[in-house]
Amino acid sequence: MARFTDRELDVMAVLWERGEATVAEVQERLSDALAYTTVLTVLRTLEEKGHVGHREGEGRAYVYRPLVEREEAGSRVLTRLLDRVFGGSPELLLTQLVAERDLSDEELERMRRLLDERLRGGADRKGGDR
Amino acid sequence: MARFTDRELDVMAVLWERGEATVAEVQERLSDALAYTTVLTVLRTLEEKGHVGHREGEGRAYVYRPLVEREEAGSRVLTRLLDRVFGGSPELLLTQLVAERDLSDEELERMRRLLDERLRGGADRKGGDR
DNA sequence: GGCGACCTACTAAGGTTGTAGTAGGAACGG
DNA sequence: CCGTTCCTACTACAACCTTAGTAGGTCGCC
Repeated sequence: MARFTDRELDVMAVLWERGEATVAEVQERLSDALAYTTVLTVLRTLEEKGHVGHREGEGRAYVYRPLVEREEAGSRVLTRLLDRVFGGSPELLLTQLVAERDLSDEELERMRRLLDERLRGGADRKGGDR
Repeated sequence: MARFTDRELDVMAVLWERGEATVAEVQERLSDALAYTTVLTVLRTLEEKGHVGHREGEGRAYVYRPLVEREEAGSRVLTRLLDRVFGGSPELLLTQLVAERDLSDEELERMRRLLDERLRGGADRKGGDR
């Protein structure tokens, strides 16, 4: 469920970013120059797999939108990555995430705060945790 | 450079975990039951791509070892994931990482400490980094 | 010294991915 | 209307992935 190939992810990224888009819009925003029909093919594949849907747009082109949340897809891929590459250690993953990437202090602080909240409250976490 | 297919990642995971291993050892540790020759094929592909190397072992079997660091591979995949799925926001990624995953308080604290260090030490970076 | 076990090299075939062309319909423009 | 343009549906196909079989070497053992 909800596995994406590389190219599919590129396309999904555009849809997640913009909410919805026509073939031409997706094509325009992709970093690689692909043929119009290629983009269409990818979208159709995604649709077939149930990851995106489309509606008739204002003009004659269909407007596509994601049916899978970015969060859900992300979580899945992240889990995979965590298990295989980082041997299940979130700490190791985080290390890589902050290493060799110039994160601003603000960014780092927001991240730390995030962990704080998680630690302190589990706050609105389903109640029983701890 | 250093891109891996799914199956290749499975195999690399074993090598990263153990340091080095024979075909039989890898096969044994994979979660899916694959034929001996299948595992060999994957290893040979990886070798051809330059991701693993082998030496003659004590017995008659080759001993394979990774030529690519887990960190390097991880960093690459992570960057990709960050860009495409999380729109370049490490914070969002971290949110997903800690959400719906039952991390122990210890784990969370270690992670927070990690960010602390990064925040505090921004200064002595790359000079003192171990 | 021949048999079996174990191992690597080579070969193969089905499935998926990635890219794109062609056909044909609808609409727009004059 | 009638050609040009824009768009979707269908088709194609090469590359790559995944899985595994077969052939042939070597080593140990009876």
